[in-house]
Amino acid sequence: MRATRVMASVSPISGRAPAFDLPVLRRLTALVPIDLTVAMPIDRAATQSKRYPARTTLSGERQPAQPARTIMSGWAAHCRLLSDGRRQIVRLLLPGDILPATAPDNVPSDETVMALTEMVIAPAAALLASVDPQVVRALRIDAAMQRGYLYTQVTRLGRQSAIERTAGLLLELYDRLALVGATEGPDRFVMPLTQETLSDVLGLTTVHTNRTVQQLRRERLIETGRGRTRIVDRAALAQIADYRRTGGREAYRPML
Amino acid sequence: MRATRVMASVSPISGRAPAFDLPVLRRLTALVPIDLTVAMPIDRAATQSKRYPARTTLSGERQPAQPARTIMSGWAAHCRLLSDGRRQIVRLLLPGDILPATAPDNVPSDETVMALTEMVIAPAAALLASVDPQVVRALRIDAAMQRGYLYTQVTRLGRQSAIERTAGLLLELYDRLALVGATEGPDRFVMPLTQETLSDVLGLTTVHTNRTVQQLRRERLIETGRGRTRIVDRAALAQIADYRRTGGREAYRPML
DNA sequence: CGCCGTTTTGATAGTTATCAAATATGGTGG
DNA sequence: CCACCATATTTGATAACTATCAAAACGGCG
Repeated sequence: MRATRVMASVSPISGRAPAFDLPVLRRLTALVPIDLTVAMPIDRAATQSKRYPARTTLSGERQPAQPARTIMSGWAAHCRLLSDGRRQIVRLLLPGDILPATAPDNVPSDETVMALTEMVIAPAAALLASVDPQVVRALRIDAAMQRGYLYTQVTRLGRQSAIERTAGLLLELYDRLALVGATEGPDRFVMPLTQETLSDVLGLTTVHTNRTVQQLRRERLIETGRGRTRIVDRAALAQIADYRRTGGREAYRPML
Repeated sequence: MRATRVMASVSPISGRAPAFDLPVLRRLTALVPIDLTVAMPIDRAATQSKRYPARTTLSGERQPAQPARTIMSGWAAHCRLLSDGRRQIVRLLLPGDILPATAPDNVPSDETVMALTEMVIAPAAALLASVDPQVVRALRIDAAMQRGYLYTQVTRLGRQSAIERTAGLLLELYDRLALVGATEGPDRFVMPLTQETLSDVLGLTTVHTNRTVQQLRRERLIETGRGRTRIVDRAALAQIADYRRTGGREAYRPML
């Protein structure tokens, strides 16, 4: 696993109030307002971020132990492998998400977290060690939301059709990115997943994923191209996917 | 939600070393040995257990806030509902499992935990408040295993066929029950799920679940009857389901 | 320009869902 | 002990959805 240091400041996000360098702070302050005096010291972790190329294994069987980290930029996938080669992406890890610390043998041999794109990752020790009540509360809410994403994933795979799954996932991705200010405008985001990777999230074959995405395009619900996805008709997508929660969008989103 | 007090001692389990009244202690000590002097005071929580009839909603939209509790006996289901009535059971809650505390509005409106059988539930405050390092460690491992069950559930639904899902779930259920000594002998356990409920776990229709179970019986891999399931050919089931982990059976199971 | 990974297409098989009804099963009251 | 009810399991026929296989178009890049 190769990693190179990277020079601090990564993404001076547009004109939103306190533009932290750490996406995780943008995410947490979106959940619970956090004092600047508390947040700024934590934000300095950004200066110690490292860069990893795409396809890097971030944690897995024979990886060294890792402290807790957070994603500055890039997407990763938490995968489970079946012994015949089938792969299921259990959850996607986006900017602002926390990669838990791993002990060397804590990780089942069939579980890996791999970088889907080039990534920049910062240590999360200062954040997780904070005893500030707002931070603690925000972390608790964040954990609850992450659990919610997982429950949603179970429900998607267990009870929804291909088009429902796809619509719902795209909405979730948009909303999760919006929480850290990593969208492009009110309805578009950088979507680095290949259809094959998308299939491993959705529990479908590549071919079927392709046809499903085409259907969504044909019905003018989304637009795709140049590595971007545009949510054209959010209402229709939300209806198709029976999309509401994602951990509590309505309740938790003070920005916008 | 009706609840009645119940007189202490619930299940003097067979002849295993420290036969705690709280299944959660049996589970935790199976993960990390815990001193009796530490465990016994916690075990007293068993005397404050309450009984709930089947179908009780244990937590959900308009339920009162609840402190953390653990299951003494009975099975519950954590469900997600789609607005058209489809239901997915995200995870099953078995004896020894912990029901997290809930704040009144912390629970999404489409999420409920409901008793599948009559249940006996004890408060978990003393357990969760413990600062004993062994207990803390055991709770951490337990949390990791529960996460593992959830990842397994995602993988089952996303990438496995009906027969694979069914085989894997039955093995998981056996192993989880074995951890708290709630099995009947080396290969049998009380299996209170109707095929309809089972379907909502497996993401299948009732009819298809029925045919799948029949196939497992026909091939002499399991036996069922009188609310029991018997794992007849564990090796074959494990092979079909690509079953290994479940959070680390091999690593964590000192009893037997 | 040509290579390689990704997306797209077509034809077909396989798995799972749907619908409707028959057959157990377990518990209850007479 | 038996008839009867409600619930659960089972069966059959058919439709719908998703997978599979193979190959053709794209698209970016050295």
